[in-house]
Amino acid sequence: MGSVPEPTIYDVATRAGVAASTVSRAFGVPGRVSERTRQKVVAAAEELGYVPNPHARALQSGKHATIALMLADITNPYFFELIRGAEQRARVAGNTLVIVNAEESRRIEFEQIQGLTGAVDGFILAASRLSDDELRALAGKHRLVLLDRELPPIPSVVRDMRGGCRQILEHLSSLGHREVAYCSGPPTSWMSAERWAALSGGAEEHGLTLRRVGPYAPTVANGAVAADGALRAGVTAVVAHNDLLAIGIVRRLRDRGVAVPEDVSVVGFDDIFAAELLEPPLTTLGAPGAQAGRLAVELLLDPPGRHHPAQLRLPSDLVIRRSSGPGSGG
Amino acid sequence: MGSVPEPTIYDVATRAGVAASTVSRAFGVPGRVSERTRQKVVAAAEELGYVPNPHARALQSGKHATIALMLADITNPYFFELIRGAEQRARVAGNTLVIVNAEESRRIEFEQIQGLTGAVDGFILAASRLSDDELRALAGKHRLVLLDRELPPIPSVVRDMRGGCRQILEHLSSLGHREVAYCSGPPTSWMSAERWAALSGGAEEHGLTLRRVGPYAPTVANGAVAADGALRAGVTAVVAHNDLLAIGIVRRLRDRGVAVPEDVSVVGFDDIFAAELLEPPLTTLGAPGAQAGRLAVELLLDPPGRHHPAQLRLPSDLVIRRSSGPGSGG
DNA sequence: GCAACTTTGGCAACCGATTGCCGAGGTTGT
DNA sequence: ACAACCTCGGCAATCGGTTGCCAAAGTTGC
Repeated sequence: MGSVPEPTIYDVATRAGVAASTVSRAFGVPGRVSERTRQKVVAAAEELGYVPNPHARALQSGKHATIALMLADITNPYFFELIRGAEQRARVAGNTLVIVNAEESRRIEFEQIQGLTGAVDGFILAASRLSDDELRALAGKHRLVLLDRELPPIPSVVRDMRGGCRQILEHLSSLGHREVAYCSGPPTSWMSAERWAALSGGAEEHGLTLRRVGPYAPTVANGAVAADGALRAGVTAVVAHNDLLAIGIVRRLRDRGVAVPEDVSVVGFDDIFAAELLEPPLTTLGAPGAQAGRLAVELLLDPPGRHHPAQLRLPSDLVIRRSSGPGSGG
Repeated sequence: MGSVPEPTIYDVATRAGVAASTVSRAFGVPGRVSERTRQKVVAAAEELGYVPNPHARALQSGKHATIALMLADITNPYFFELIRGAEQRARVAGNTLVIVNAEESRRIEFEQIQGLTGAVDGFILAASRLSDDELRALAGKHRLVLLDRELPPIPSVVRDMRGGCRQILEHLSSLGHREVAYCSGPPTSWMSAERWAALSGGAEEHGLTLRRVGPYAPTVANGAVAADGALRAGVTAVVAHNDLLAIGIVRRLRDRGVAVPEDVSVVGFDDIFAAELLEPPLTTLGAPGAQAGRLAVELLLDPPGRHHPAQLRLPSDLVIRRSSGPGSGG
């Protein structure tokens, strides 16, 4: 299996009756060789089934046409759309996308980056768990784009939480809620801090008292603990760090005989595929995942400045479903 | 950003006071250099922050330490577990996993493989949409492992449908169902054909009449059409090609006022994350996704023969939830 | 008709590793 | 004490492209 030697640029050159450098230029430098010669070369390559060796190309030119997308946790469905968007954009640009998983671990994230050094043109770090200093150091050595994390001057794409969280607060407030708990995500999650900041910053204005519980690892399983924590805080509404946690919370509340939304309302973040399927369907802050992925790739390929600002913020909108309803105070 | 030249093997050699070849061997050929020299080299590399250039290595040695995992459709949550398993196994073996998406398209799948030729050690094709002939041709040029597709002598890992489908038939039969519809997946899906074969092959034995409807693209949205098709067939139970389709079917039935499972039972395949969240929770044939991914990687790294048989079959088991219940005939 | 310039292809160095081969120095056997 | 062998480091070729530089051929201007 797999031992027929691949044709090289030299084979093509011989066949077309030109030098190897001419073949290289025929493909890589438009206008550098005459149209007639180019035709010959293309024909020869075609006949031989020539495919350029990416390693040889990368070794000399330093260009790899490869982008790494690092995900904090690949099992979070939110990343699906993000992957799709990034992958499509990368493909039309002729780049391949390498998807790597950090499994919510700083160490693994770091090692993965180490391992891909010299193999990719740059990294898109989605919900990175690295520290600010580590990121800054990395940005000095690699092309970097942050997703759902902001650390100027490193280019980034974030879903803007201000407007979205305001919508959540308005929603809960108008339903008559007064006491709200925020079940926070991992301490290393910039997004969780951002959400808390946006929520707590606007709470007073909307007549809400906000309590922070947690942190919790953002999984369905951990929703049970989070639900218990929120109940103990004696609130009528719970905002969870993300939909996975929110789903776990809804299930735990149900298991404990707490009616959703009659007794307690639950709101999540991300609007993952399963949010709509839950019973009751989950109210959640939607996120333009595919667009974010697409933009991150563009930011990486096209250095910010001329075409794009370095820090992109995407609006997010609340999707109201049945997990939130009138509070006991309203 | 990113322009400090990476130290090379020559820098390390100079610093350690040895030749470049010695450095190379110190890392790559155990026992080839003395322990004392190795220590010196390692120390020098450490101080310089040396990271080997993967392209240079691959160019000469032909080894890339990279595996491509091709998915028919990355948005299918079933692939989550598979990716996790494959990714972990690849990582412990020091390989990076490139995840590529075929978007259910034969052409895209083919082009992606073309584009990665020479950049990876081999391909794992999950639910490939390529034809038998195309796969055979590919197997002649690349290391290949098929996932959820069987085509001897190409190594493969499949979730065995015989036992699982028997469990479905037993389950439905014992609940008193007699007329069952199978909503089939894409015509290019080997898995769909396999499932149909296993179900229809065992139907008579269990006193069931099986009707095939479809094909349908396996998405939640298409569940609506599939549900209507099944209803027209006048059955009391529906087995869907996968959970996405099954979820769509359940929702459509509910929208049409058909009670699940009182009027019609629904069974899916894959036991994706959302199956359990659906109301009613979905009865579905579970699949050891992570294990399948792990084994596929092992099969690719370790040529079959000595350690593994070439064709692996993993057992699958029915997870009975509330979307299936007594049929009107029982 | 000749100088100046442009177009186009080739030569050869180079990217950063790996690896076959060689030989210096040390070890073992008798 | 000498041959045979082993250990271990270095030299240099090699993988398959890219690219700076050069020169032959063709164009243009006056």
